[in-house]
Amino acid sequence: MRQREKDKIRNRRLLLEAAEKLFAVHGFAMTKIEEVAEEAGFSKATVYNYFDNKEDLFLALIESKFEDLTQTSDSIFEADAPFEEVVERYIETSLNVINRNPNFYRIMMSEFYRFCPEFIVDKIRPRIHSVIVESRIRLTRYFMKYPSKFRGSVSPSDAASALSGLISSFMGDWFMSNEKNDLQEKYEIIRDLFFNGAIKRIDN
Amino acid sequence: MRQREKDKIRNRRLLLEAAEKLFAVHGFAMTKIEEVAEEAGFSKATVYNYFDNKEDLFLALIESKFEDLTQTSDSIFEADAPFEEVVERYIETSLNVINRNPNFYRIMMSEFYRFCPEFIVDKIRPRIHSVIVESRIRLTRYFMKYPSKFRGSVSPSDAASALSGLISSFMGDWFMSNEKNDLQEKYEIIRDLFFNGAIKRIDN
Amino acid sequence: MRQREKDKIRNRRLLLEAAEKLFAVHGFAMTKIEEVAEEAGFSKATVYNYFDNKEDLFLALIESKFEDLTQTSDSIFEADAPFEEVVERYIETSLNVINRNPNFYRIMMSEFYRFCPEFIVDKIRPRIHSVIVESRIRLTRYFMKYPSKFRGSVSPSDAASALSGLISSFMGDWFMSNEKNDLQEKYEIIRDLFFNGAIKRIDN
Amino acid sequence: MRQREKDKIRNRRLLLEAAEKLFAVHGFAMTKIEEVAEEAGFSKATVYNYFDNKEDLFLALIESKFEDLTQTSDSIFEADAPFEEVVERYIETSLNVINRNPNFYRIMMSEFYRFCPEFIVDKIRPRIHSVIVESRIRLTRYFMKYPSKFRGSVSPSDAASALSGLISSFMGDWFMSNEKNDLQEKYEIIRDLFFNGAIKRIDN
DNA sequence: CATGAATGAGTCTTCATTCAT
DNA sequence: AATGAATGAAGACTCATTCAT
Repeated sequence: MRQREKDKIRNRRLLLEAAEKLFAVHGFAMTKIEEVAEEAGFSKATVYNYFDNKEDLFLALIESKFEDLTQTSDSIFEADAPFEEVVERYIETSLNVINRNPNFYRIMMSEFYRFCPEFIVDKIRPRIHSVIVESRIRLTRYFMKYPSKFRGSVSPSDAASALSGLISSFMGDWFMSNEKNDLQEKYEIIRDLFFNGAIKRIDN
Repeated sequence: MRQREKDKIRNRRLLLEAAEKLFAVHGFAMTKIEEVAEEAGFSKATVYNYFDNKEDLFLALIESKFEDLTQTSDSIFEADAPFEEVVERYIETSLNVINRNPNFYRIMMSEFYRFCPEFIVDKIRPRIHSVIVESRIRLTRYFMKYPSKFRGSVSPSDAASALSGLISSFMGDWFMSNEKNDLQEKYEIIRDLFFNGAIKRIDN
Repeated sequence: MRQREKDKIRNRRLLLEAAEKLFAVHGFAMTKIEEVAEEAGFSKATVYNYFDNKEDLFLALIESKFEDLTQTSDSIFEADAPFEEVVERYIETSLNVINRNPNFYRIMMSEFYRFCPEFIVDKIRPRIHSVIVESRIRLTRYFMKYPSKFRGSVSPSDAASALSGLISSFMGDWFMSNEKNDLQEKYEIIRDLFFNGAIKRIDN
Repeated sequence: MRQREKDKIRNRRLLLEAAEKLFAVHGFAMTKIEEVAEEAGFSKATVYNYFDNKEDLFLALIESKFEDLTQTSDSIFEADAPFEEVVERYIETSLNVINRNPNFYRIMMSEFYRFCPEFIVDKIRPRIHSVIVESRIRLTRYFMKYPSKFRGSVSPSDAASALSGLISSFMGDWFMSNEKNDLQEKYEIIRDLFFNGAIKRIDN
């Protein structure tokens, strides 16, 4: 009885892992349920014992990833840590999360800017906003508490854009290199670029 | 006879425009040839008078865009302009190109990080490398000529990553806002962030 | 042990009842084993502990109904009752049986005139002939014993057709009305129509 | 151009004929689109150039039959023909129509008393009511104009039931005999039974 | 005995592509 | 050159049935 329960959870996880891998590689439209089943070691029909349909599988995957990811990021903006430390932790954590979930981020990159399939727009976009975008919002909000930290022309929201832009830029490079090396090697340079920009100041 | 020739070119352009629009919205896999034909005012079969197949249509589209885009960017890195001006021109031009070709960039964002369909990996990736990535390389190479401009920890390649990361971050924000406002409004903040970082310096 | 036996019989009956209901509503092809199981309060697999397969379930249902139905009708044509009374009893009994087994008759109506699924043709048709049709034959045979009762142009077989046609016509009407009112209300009119036809005779 | 049009109409008809045949034999649920296509000499996909889906094919078939059938029956109840003649014409026409469309009537018999598939209940039932049932209603209405014609206990609606019951009873017998002999042979006996009943009257 | 879970064998439907006009 | 129509090949999804617990 207990065993049954455990198997079911394990199989579900296997299927989600297979799905993550294949959706990342092929995208939603070109991923075949049968491939996912095979990858997980099951037959096509079995997938339908765990998920209503392809869409449901995709949603379940996103959902399960979100659960993982949000858990991680909640604690970053804790109250009384020094500003610099929080930013550093944000970068570090972000890189770490990406490092451990490249497939998920590939999926996000691919499906996020489209308007199709519709269900992604209808059901996933809101979730993404509530997680990825909201993470940006939390960052922005955090920045708003420290206006004096920023150079005059830089609004908190621009700063948040810049920071996550730097991160995702290095993520993109990393993807293009087929995930060679550790993404976290880029931690210092991102921090540095964010804080000081690229240019050597004379007074430095 | 001359007219025939002209018609053919015009129809081809109509089809490519339709394709661009639809690929941007639906992605490669979920765009139907018939939709493209309809959007362009033709029948499905006509598409095959202009392109061998769906893949060929996609490749032709990318190709045609590349021609447009590279023309624009070739002149940026001209020899004796001052460093700052070149960077400014790079940002400006990049934003301008994106501003005028959002659909193309949506396509790039969606299909670029995937490994599928295979032909994209096989045929487009190299092209993309030769254009988008190469543009990054040209930027990097340009930066390499001015090592003294950068802060010690920032390699030219990191700087190039940072700059294009900043740009594409604001592009992403712009896409998410459904292309409200002009992307070019972000020119100054990007320049500023790139040059000086986000943080107010004490000695400033 | 005795209890086991009883349970088994009870469960079988529950399943057959569920099957009757659902076959009547959905037909053989569109009735799902799982639905039947659920309706009876069991799991899908349990059905297979009682019946070899869907076909077997259907056959068992028909068989069980036949047992019920033939028991009832055997005594009608008893030897020395007056002709009119026998006919009246036939109508009455028929209506009564239909009234109590509408689902079964719905099933018959639906599957009887088809040639598919094959097993119905192969296995059920003969059974049906041996019961429903045979009931007609018994009626015909009974009528043959009283040739003088019928108007000259009416053969016993036509008369049997007519009588069962009248009955099934009112049954059809009753089905269409979703079984409102008692079918037995139609007893007198059927008898009357059968005996005298619809038309008022001048000498009447 | 004209030829195209003609072909299309012919092919559509071929498909409908194939569908009629197969739906009659196998019922809606067990008829495969591929079989229909084959029977008509086309490939599976071609069916979908003519009909949206299986349901649409079925509806189109019913619709097309209805058009045929209602044309036939409209003229029966013309104003000033003598009552008996109208009834005779009704029987004759009914038998004739059935004789020429046994498959259609097999389909009706099979799908009519079910509650499934849902679309039949939702879309076809109303149509059937408006045609088959309405034909009954027209008969009933006609009978209502001649109340004096009927024996006292026989309401016009009962008479209509009786008449169509007699007809469909002989139709059922005919189906069971695999359509041996002409159904129209039964014309006289039906008329006779309807008018006079089965029983020899003493005063006759 | 009851059942949760797995699956083979379908069936509908879609769509890129071809071909004849 | 443009297109209406046909189709092969593919893929989502279903369901009767089996099997291990």
